[in-house]
Amino acid sequence: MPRPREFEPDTVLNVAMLRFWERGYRATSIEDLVKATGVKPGSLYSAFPGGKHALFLKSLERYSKLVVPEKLGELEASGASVAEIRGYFDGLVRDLLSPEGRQGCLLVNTAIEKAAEDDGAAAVVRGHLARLERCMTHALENAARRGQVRASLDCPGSAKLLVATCQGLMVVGKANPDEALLRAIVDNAFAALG
Amino acid sequence: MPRPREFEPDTVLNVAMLRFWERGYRATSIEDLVKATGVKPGSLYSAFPGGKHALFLKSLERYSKLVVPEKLGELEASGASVAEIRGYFDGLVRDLLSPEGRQGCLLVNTAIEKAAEDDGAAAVVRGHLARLERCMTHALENAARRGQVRASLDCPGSAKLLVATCQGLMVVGKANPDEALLRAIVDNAFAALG
DNA sequence: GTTGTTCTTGAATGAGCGCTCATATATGTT
DNA sequence: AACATATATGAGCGCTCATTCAAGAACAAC
Repeated sequence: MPRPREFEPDTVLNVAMLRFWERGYRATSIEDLVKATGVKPGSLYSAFPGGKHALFLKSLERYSKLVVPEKLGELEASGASVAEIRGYFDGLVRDLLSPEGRQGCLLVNTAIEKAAEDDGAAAVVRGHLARLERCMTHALENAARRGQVRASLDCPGSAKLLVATCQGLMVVGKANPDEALLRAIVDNAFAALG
Repeated sequence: MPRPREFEPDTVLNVAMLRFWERGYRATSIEDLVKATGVKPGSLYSAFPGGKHALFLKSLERYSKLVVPEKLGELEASGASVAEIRGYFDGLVRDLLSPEGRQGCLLVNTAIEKAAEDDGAAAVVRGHLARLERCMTHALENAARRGQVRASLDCPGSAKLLVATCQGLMVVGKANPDEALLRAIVDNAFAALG
């Protein structure tokens, strides 16, 4: 009996995610989303109770579920090893050097912009970092078993370092998207495993 | 003959720097600075032509000149070696774990918040990263000469990696200020030099 | 066709934003 | 005292922000 909804909430959420990703939380206004989607403020607020902040948290979760797996690729597979870690880093570098990828990672940006003042956002970021660390640890353990890394390597510790390295890669890449610099960082990170 | 100025511009600049550091560019309003300093908008704008953005750039430069040298400490000395790099990293970890230091580094925060849209700010950030890289390279070369690192170490490349690592440390520390985690990152970064 | 329910609309709200300007004020010189 | 000059003041500019709400509109059930 009710009037049917004329827009797809997921479409709005997708636009919101992209805007938050590109410009950050504070720099993205509801007006932006209204213009980009054609959905008027009233409809937007009734579809997303909690307003802008709720929309932001949902965007973070959507990013985790849709974008992150795409970036991780085979690194999340159970057989992943050094090659898959390398593939992930190479993907990061490629993204940072491309015009569309300069925005970096929504979750890293959020860690800097909002983690200190927004526990909900910080929790999503921590979940992401933990997930990354899990992949890296698993891949390093596989590598150790196959003799692809030095025997003395502390796999869980090195995984934590690799996670930090890729966050750092994104900070450096954002200020200075220089291919030689980014490749040197990645190469030396891998040299340290051998 | 003119009426003398009743406030010290450097005091205002210092407050601005602290606010931008703690809360970021967008989240800091002129009204904030007016309240914090007692200096009224008109006086503020006449003392800092260019408004909020000029005040921000001046804050970045002030940070580079006053705060950064304090954090770098002996790492900028010509005799610096592995111990000084270690000292710098330990200082970062200490800061990230303390209530006052959770804001991280103004220049890293700026890299994420504004580098993509603000060339002036990005240039200051790049200058900072270059300075860090220079220190690290120099310290690693000293270390190599003293046999404190493995002979095969690529000093300039490892310096780039160390710079990225400390940026990553700050991202991780902001989302998850966990001592064991941060120490593990630092320990493994140094293990890789050995 | 009437009713009930949900959705859409877009003007309106009040607060806050960065910034300006006419006016008042404090000085050294004459 | 009167003046010239640089500063201080703070109300107020036009705008944007996130958010709300009363009114109209589209459907299914009856």
